[in-house]
Amino acid sequence: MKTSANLKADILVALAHPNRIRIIEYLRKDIRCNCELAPALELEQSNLSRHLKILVQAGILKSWKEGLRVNFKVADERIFKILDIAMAIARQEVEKKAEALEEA
Amino acid sequence: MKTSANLKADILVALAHPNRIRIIEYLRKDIRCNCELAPALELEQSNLSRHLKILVQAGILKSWKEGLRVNFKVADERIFKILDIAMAIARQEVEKKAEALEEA
DNA sequence: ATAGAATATGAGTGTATACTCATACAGTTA
DNA sequence: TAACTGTATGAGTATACACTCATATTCTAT
Repeated sequence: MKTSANLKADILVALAHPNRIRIIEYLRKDIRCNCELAPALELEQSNLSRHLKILVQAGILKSWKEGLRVNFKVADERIFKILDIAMAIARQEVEKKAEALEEA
Repeated sequence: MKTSANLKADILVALAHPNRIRIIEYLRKDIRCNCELAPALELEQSNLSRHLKILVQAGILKSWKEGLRVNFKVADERIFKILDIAMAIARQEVEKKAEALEEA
């Protein structure tokens, strides 16, 4: 049995990579296939495929086949809320460090 | 200059570890010192110290000295919102997988 | 100044992760 | 069936991370 901290970590570890965040942001409005994501995000095909697998396994993305293609969409809109909060906190951090530099 | 995905990842990477999540949850209501956290979370002292450093550097925790001790508190309450959403998504995933097992 | 308590850090180890290249697999079309 | 497109995966490599032990540092109190 996994602890609650482990369950949360599973989601956050899956999320916590710049390229996986870019993938999710790119899916903010649309459903996309692997073949569209690769050139748009400039990721090598097998590398992208593995990132997508991680996101699907974590339950962050849903995927389904359509002929040759595999389509993806975000499974739970709340994931964007996580990204938005992370951005807000990061921005504050950046400002704080900029101020610290000015004082020095 | 860091990209927005990198800024978000900095926060999420810092957050995405079971023991660091436990630390933050333990600070949900109170301000605590290192010396209190170590026995409560059963973490070795130097290991805990490094986890706390990661959280402070990311701007997730604030710390200040009080005599020999170093106290910690959560810098931005919104971090709890991230953890709550992660928990909700993880719980859904667990249920989905349990259902899949029943069907089989 | 010395002893002691709380925290930080250097160094070493084992493991996980991201990445790439080559190749396999799946599904489509001629 | 063969050729082709899109996706997945095995294998190898380089790097990052978590952890521990021993030691250093910082501050307090005698």
